[in-house]
Amino acid sequence: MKIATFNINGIKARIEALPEWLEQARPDVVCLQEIKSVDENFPREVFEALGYQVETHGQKGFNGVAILSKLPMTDVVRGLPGDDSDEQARWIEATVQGARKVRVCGLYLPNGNPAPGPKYDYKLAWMARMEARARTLMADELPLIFLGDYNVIPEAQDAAKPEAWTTDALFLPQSRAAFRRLEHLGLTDAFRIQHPGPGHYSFWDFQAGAWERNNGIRIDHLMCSPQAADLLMSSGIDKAVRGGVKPSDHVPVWVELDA
DNA sequence: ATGCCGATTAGTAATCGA
Repeated sequence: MKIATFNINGIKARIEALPEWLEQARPDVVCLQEIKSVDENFPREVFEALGYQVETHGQKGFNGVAILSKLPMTDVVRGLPGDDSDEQARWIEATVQGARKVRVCGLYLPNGNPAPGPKYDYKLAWMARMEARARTLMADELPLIFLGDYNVIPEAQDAAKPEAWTTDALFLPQSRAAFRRLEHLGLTDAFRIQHPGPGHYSFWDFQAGAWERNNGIRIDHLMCSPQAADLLMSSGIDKAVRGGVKPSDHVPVWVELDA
């Protein structure tokens, strides 16, 4: 089972690049972030024609997440539990049925800048809620994967220029500590465990020639529960997508599970 | 690198992202 995450930065803007990547990479399941669309306007027929079942959790203008699955997908939950007053569409989960069942949680973690401030408070509160949700789901001891745009640079080696991020919400100690708490629950950063060392990025800013200078950061992650990590076969970052026509500022990251 | 670019909504300027 090939499972991928891709922050597409607008479904309308990526309506050609996304199907092109899907046909080339052929993932079974894809979690999308920043669809920037309400559910009614998501072009689901484009992806149904490619064999995908489509579940969205959108909102007007920004944010918005979705899951595309070639495998049967059931038990969809929209919105991160734990705060009924949270209006932002940043979480969607579902169970997909391959050779084994896998619970897939697609997430778009808040950016949090500027820090300190209310946006950073929201980020940290959101991460605490996510940790609570992870505890709940992990109690079942089933294959479980939390994937998406975490907006967290876990370590200095995950940035080309870590010194430029020291006061940024993506790299502040509290953000990284919250990420580590997820790891301490027993979640494994699937890409990192298979690809040690610097130079692996999933985001390059549109500005200042970041792509041409390879000034990137690794902020899109797939975190596996112990039962999912036991099924981990391979993982990768589809870096070449960033050099394609009308690219997003993020690229797809994926794992293959023996499931 | 201080949103320098890019997407969206609203309607040519503002907001948001990382």
